[in-house]
Amino acid sequence: MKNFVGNLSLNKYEDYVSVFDALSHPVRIKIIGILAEGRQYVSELARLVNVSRPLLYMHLKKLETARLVKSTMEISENGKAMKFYSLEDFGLEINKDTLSELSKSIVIENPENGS
Amino acid sequence: MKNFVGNLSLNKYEDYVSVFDALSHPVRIKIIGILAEGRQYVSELARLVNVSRPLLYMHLKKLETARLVKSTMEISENGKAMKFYSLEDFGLEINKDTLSELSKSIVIENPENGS
DNA sequence: ATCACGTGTAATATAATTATTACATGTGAT
DNA sequence: ATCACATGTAATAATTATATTACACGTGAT
Repeated sequence: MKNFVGNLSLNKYEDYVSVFDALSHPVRIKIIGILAEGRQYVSELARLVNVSRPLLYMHLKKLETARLVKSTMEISENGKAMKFYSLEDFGLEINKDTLSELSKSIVIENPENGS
Repeated sequence: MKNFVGNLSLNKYEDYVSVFDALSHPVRIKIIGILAEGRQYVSELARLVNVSRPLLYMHLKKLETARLVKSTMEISENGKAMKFYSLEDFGLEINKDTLSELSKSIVIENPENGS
């Protein structure tokens, strides 16, 4: 298993696209960097990353879709609901060969194009 | 030199973001797959990928910005100007450590946020 | 001179992403 | 009951990305 994310090997090109998409924004890479030090709950993560919570949710959603992060809800000792995010394990090797292999399953549909 | 593209090692996070961005669309991965078999000129590439030429230019621009492809103009024997695109050499290893390292240089600016 | 086949790009439309604002709910402590 | 601090999300605005259409120009062959 060479390329994987969340203990699943990647095979469909859509999986790769969603990973690349997830990694294509500075805020999301920053989130990964912070979670690499350990899990965090949403409000604290928002402060660390320096974005609003609604915006953070949007970015987390993309990371979760790509399965680069996962979340769990917990109730702290003081009774507050807290949602923790943590990094999934992942490793990708990107080169001519891996992308070439991927592209074989891609078919671009009939755009009625000319020119 | 672990992560590189076009014989240059990647270091700024913006370089990575533009590579991820370039790889986040099926058409662009398809383009890479086709160029992996050998160079192609623009019009033929458009037919192979099955998109219009103006659209192809847009996608090629992103790939070129990320330095995953390069182009050269030539005059064919029959006198026609032809623009050839070919793949740059590149190899990236993406995991918790490489992204974590990257994220250190990312600072998210003052969004005046609350909540 | 018209056609087939290259080149390039400007203007526009459509769609998706990113960001903001304004809410609502619940708990424990003052 | 009000505050501080968690949760969540709907509605909107602003910005980018994607896609289309319509041009223009050049060469060689019919």
